[in-house]
Amino acid sequence: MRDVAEHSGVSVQTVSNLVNNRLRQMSEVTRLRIEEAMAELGYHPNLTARGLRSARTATIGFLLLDEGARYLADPMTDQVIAGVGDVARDRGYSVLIHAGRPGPPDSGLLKPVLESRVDGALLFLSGPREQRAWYPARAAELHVPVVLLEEPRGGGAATMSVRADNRAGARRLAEHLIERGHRRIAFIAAHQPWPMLEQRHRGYHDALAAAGIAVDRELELFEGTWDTAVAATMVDRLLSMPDPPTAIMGGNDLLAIGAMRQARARGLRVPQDLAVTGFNDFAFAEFVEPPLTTVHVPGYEMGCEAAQLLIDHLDGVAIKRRHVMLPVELRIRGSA
Amino acid sequence: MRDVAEHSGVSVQTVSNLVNNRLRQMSEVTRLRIEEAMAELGYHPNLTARGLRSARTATIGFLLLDEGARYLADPMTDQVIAGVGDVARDRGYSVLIHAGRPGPPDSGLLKPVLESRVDGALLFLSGPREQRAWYPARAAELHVPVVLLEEPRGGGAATMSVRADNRAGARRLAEHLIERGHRRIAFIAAHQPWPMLEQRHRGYHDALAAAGIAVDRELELFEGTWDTAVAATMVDRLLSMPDPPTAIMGGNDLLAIGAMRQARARGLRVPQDLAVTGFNDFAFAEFVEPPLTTVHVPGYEMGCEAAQLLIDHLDGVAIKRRHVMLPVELRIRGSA
DNA sequence: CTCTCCCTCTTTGACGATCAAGTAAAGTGG
DNA sequence: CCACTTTACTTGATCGTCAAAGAGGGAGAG
Repeated sequence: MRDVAEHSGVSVQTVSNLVNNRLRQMSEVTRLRIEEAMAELGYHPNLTARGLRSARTATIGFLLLDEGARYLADPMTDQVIAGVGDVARDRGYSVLIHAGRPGPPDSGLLKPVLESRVDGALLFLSGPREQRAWYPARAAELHVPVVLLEEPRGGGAATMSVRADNRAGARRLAEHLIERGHRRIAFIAAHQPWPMLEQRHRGYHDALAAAGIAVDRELELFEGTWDTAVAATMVDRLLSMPDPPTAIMGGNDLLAIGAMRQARARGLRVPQDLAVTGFNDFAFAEFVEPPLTTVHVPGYEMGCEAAQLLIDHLDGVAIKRRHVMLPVELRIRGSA
Repeated sequence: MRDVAEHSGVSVQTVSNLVNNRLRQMSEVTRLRIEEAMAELGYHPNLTARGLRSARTATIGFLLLDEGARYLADPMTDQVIAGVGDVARDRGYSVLIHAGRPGPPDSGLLKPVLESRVDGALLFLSGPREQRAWYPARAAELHVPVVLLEEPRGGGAATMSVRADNRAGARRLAEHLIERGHRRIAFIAAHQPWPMLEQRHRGYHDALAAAGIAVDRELELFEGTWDTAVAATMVDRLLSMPDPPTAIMGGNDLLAIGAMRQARARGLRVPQDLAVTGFNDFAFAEFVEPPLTTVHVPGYEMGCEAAQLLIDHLDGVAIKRRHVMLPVELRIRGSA
């Protein structure tokens, strides 16, 4: 910046004024001279220095806790990130991605926040409720605004949230199965403490209760990770019961696909002998055989919404609703 | 940091020494006093300030050009990012994601570089060769190390690259089809100037040439985006030919799936009446019906490798090979 | 002809850390 | 007992930018 200033015969501050669009008090002549110098020298402001001075980094953090090494493994996450990235770009922000290891809450996940690398953060958490609650609380202490993703509300005053209506989605899915005459409906999922999973599980209960069907704990399996092999063992267990289920709800699409495959391997027809449903509606759900009946979760839109909320807050734009719940949509295809 | 210094009765510099693990000359007593003060005050170094002074941000950029709004749309990209993120985390770096709009090369994509927000960058480019070449050249001018992804070598001295052997993969895939008796093999892909796509196309030619089969331009379709609907129209066109192909190679899995569906909609059996192959081996390729024969591209590993290369370079670690080509693997399943 | 005001810059001093050089105090050797 | 090294810090400048306050000169008012 000093080079530009010397080149155009003005002070550094004047260049800064131009760069920051403070044209209120600047003659046309000077402006053009500085712009010329900037172009000639190929000048671009150093955002690190600006960040230091102004305490604003123009960066938002996408912070997630994930069980596995491949931290973006869930086919949902990249949808969300895509949305976040698009909005951030349009509004002049960058996105810093950072993964924390799950386990007892510590500041690992919030590192970018503690180190003042981001102005705010999106938190994609997992784990037991009390553990999850630690993060937004800590962020509030640090006076950093955060948006929680897929977190059932709560988390303190300075916090925002965006989630899909997983509970309603699961409920409608289960109701659909009940309408088709199913009474013994199993629910299988990974053994992972994800809030969205809890919500799906509740929605399933809601539907059963509304239909007067008693919950059978034997039909609820939470095991392993999101893995088709795990799904297969769960299906084996369910189908070996004296009074096996006639429908299986998978906690997500991957499990559903694993379940379908195993069912067919055992000689059952889907959906005639066994109905199977998924959750998320990832891009290829309609291309499996039979096409998967599932719930469409608007991951991209969630990302957009979350980034909008956070950036609105950072930019001082008035926010209508701090807690956004996006509707989900039943996608009835061939598998149930 | 000054607070910590005052709290523990030493100078700021001494605190800095501890934070940066310069323990060569520091008494145990002082160290403990400072650590106590840091804990008490909840101190964490401000990386923005450190970045300004030391001209190192401990951040690498993941910069990609993408056609659509949903910039992470390709199911490959998130795999790569997952690898990058894991390695970066383990080596103390953060990842800044930034998307540039395609078109004539400008500095939009390199914004984080120009603004000194990153120490180095991974470039995932698209577009015509000459246009792509502009980016690494510009980065070299700016003395910022970059790693090119899926870019057939070249790009100047200060550049590194990581790619999968798309050409060999496509060749082996085509050879597999030829072995099964196919002579009229179509190649369909999106009309997008991706280097990896060029390579796949070449591999296809390689195999044809080796088998003495003449290339029939009518069998090579490059249209639209990576979309199953587009695949369907291409399949319609191909199957309406007087001498239609008996096999179709899709430029990626998505097109292959779209092609399979359309073929079946037209009453053809896959693979008996029409063989179909994909490329990438995304997670669900084995679950479609019939399971997709494709080429496994190690996206996660590419991301790891690329991040390793870049960070090794940044940290001054000696690098064996600046240009890495990862092997791909044929996955023969049911569709061809 | 002075006084005030505005317009267009300039000067000064942070922001929070690091780097390079400097300095007491303690230890060592002859 | 003095020179010389080593230990354990301290001091001052600096990275690139921005906010706040200052300053010079001309215009208009009285």
